[in-house]
Amino acid sequence: MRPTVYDIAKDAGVSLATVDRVLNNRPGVREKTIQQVQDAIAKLGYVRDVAAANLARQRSYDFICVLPDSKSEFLAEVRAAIDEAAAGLSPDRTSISVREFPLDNTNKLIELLGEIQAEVPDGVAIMAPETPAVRDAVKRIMAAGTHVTPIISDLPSTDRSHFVGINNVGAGRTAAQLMGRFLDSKAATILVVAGSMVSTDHAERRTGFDETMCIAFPQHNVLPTLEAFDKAENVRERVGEALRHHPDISGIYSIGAGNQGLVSILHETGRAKDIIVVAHELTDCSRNALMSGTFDAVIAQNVGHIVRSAVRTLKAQTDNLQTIESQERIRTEIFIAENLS
Amino acid sequence: MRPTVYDIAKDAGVSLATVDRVLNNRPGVREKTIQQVQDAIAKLGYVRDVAAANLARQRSYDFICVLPDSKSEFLAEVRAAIDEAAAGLSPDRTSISVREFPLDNTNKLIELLGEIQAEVPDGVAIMAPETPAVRDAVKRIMAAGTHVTPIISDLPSTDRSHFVGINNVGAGRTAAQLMGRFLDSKAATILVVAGSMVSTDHAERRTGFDETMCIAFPQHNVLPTLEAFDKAENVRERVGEALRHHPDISGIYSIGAGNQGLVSILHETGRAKDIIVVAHELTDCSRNALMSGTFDAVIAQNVGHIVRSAVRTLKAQTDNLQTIESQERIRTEIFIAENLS
DNA sequence: GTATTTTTGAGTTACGTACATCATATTTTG
DNA sequence: CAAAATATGATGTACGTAACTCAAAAATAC
Repeated sequence: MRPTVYDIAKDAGVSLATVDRVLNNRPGVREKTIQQVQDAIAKLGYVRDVAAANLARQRSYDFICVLPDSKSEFLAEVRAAIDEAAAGLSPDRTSISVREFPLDNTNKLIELLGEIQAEVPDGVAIMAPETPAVRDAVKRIMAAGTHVTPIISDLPSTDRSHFVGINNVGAGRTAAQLMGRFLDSKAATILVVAGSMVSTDHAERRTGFDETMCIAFPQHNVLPTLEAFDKAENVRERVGEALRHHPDISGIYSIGAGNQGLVSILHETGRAKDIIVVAHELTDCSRNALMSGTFDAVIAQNVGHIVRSAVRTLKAQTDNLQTIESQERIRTEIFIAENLS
Repeated sequence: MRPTVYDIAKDAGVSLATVDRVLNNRPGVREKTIQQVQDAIAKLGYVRDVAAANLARQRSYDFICVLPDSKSEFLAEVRAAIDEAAAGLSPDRTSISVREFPLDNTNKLIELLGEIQAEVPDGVAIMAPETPAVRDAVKRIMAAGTHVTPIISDLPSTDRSHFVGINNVGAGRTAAQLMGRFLDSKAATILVVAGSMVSTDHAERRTGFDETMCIAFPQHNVLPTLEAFDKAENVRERVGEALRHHPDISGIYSIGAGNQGLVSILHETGRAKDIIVVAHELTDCSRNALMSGTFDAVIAQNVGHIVRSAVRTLKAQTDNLQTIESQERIRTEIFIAENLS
């Protein structure tokens, strides 16, 4: 039988009220008495029954998730993961509301962050580009007493205590290693398409990719990054153009979204099978492309895991608790046709 | 504000006692009244507060996990994952106790399963070879009212409602695809080392491996499976012997445990770098081997995820609830040096 | 040594649900 | 239509904790 507050009180030789004061950091207890109580807690191995506690204090967690309003498949997956997590979390008195901002209008984002700051929610999970204005707005939210954790794309300059997402430099290295191994060993030309180099995640991936390419496969020629702003139509056009200019391209690394455009241009030009393609994020499009052999590998992060991890992390922060470290590490996943779930 | 039983009572025009009778399937309520209550539940979107309910009914979950007593690194990881999960679960009134059986003595396992049957725990997670005697013992446990879910290695013949683990045929296919792509395209000889073909998981992996090898890389020569019973020393000896007999081996697929033996024989024979090795499970050994370039890819399953999923599944079964489908799907993970956490 | 402040004790109510008892209302049976 | 059976209501206690009040005790100040 797990010990309760009554057992602690008895063991420490104090009243229930005192135990309560100690447990909840209420004032008016002598240092000596606090120690007695804490000794008893340690001795009996007491752990607070969080469910009962939350029931009693009518605690509810309200979290806000800030996302770009992009209509990409990946962000749809992120939203779906949030909805799913929210559904499963309602019995735990936890609500997550999603707020979106237009990617092309930083002012709107700052405005939104100002509103959130005023609401003082328990926690905020945010996926946004890292600009000085964003950094300051996030810092203000934190100063107002709200815990903030960046997700997917990091905001290191905000001094966040946690980041929930993958190591994107490592992801780029992984892409390069697979690309290099899947290509013939003779010199090849490789095209890199990204969304925007202003996004921390995309920039980091490119860094990692170049790093490993340089060291492990120096014979290849990696072209400068095409920026396509995560839009399929842009990807289509710009890749089409690149293929015309460089008929010798035999590898494509797609860092961002808009993979539908990549798939269609590859099919149109009849290069779907012979060009090695490594892309990011598991979506319907990339999944199909893997199965049909158009894509050769996909580097992914489990968005469901990311969302749940963000919730756990924020909850732990608000309750001032520890999290299971290993459970919160987001792995960089590799998919090929054969291991699609 | 979430509706409570009081709201249901008011809306349905019945007393609290009646709502309680309906909610907990107690007898003495007319069909018509039951319907009224259920309509109110549906209308208000009532969901039972599981935490409060468990608190009130003093519910605790006691689960048993049955594992082989093997001292392999992988099983150590499994045990560690269970300990970690158990620690995090104690506030949820959930206990997991581990029972081990000697892999070489099926009678002991049957005996153990008999004991477990008599204890009637809430749920059992089991990793064991599938023999007729095991199947029957498991069926008896289930008949006694305990929910059973096989983990890691499936027991399809027990008619279990869930299996928590990866698709091992798919894992074998994944291994073959990576092996094929990492090898030169010219004909190669490939060695396959497994624990024992009696284990469902190992047998399935070999099946998947052969399948993809045959279809995608028919030029290669895949040798018959070496059985090494998951012991490093056996692996070492048998692989050493195989390397002497077949100096042309340029790929090794390690299906089971005992990778330390594989690593040492490869180093001793100076073949660590030139032979392509695909192995299973992420352990200290395989992680180091990846980083040093001795192993080229590792196929893994997240044991922490498996354990937590098994607990959620068993809990949902005992409470007669649904689980989040996507959260319970265990992915077949691929690791190379670059995406090691 | 008295007045004041600080610390502690004892007790109550609440959270949402489970479960039990006993009384009363409604329906069914003969 | 009365008796028996069944259905429902009213009420209380419990679970483990939080949060509050008020009184009493202990420590400190003057």
